Amino acid sequence: MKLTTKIESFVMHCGEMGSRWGFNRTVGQMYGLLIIHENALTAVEISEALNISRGNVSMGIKELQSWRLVQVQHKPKDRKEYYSPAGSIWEMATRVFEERRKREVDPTLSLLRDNLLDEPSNQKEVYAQEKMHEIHDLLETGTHWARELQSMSPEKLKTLMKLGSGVSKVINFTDKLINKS
Amino acid sequence: MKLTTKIESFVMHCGEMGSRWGFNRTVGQMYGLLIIHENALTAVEISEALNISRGNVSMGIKELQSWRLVQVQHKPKDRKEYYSPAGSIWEMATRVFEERRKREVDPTLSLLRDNLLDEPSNQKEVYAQEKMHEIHDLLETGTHWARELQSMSPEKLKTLMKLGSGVSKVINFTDKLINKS
DNA sequence: CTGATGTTTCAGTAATTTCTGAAAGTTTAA
DNA sequence: TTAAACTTTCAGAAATTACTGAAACATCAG
Repeated sequence: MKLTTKIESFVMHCGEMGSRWGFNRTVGQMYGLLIIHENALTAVEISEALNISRGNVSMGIKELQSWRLVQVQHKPKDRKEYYSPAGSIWEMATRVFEERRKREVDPTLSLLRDNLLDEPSNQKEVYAQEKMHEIHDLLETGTHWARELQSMSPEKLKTLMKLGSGVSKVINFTDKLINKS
Repeated sequence: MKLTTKIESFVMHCGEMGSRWGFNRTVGQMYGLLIIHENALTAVEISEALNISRGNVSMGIKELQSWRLVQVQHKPKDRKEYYSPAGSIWEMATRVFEERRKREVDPTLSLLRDNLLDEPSNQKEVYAQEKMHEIHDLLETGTHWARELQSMSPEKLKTLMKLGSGVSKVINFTDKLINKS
């Protein structure tokens, strides 16, 4: 499992970005490796390519599975597990997005909803609740939009973008049409 | 600087989510506190409210400033600095989004661009470059869209959402209109 | 200038997160 | 049922990240 310079630079970059993307360095590297490699890899191959322990690979795979980002395959006459990325690049992006929403936004929305149910008990809380309300609405709007965009195919998105008019123009236009009728 | 239960739960939640949102626990708490508090706060007030050292507040403020999320004010006859959130909730969300893009996406785009300039030197690299190309295009499309959405006011977004038709329907509709003409 | 009142920096420490490797667990073929 | 081939788990070690508090720095009023 010797990696060429270019491939290695990609894999290492995924590692460095890993923590920013929601997982840790090795998990990032593992994911990068699986994406960039045409064939599915065994745990041992991964551990050798990245110089990490076998146990760490196992934990990393578990983590990637919790993000629904890897698949396990089996080959006939072979008891080893072969790992490969789950779905197309687009699907992967969608999943990272969704999972991050679950981890980063949903808990906040739920806390805000709870807090907004109570009556404010003093002046400070009135202000606080106003702010919480604003944040709540913003997050709801955001997740709604995200879901809409994700439900579109990447081809459609690209086509639309290439039409030359920005999304906002498109929407302004439609807005006017709808309001007129 | 005694916090009511409800406000405290919000602030602590911001702390717990902090690391997921791109900063660390105390920075998250500090930001939550500034948002939820009507008046600007001094460094000492923050350190007392959150039970953290004065030095930590200073570093946290610096971090929040690097995200363009806090402002400093001065009051007449007072040499202390008063901190408050910069801009509306919408603007803050926009900034978090932008800054995260800078930290999470831009470096990757730049690496991919560099790698794509070179000719692949073997079969494996041909495959690797295909994948990198896909990722590159996806990220470009995504950032483009994000920018478009951010350029719209939240009121406009809300209005549109409440029209009842989903974004994708709106876009499909416009798409047809444009293609017809 | 000087001291009072503030802010920033940073070395050392504390807390947290990640990683290893050995032991335990699982599956399969014979 | 056994043993070979593989995976998972997890306690402790290593690495990383965050925090403190004291010293250095900055600004201003008198």
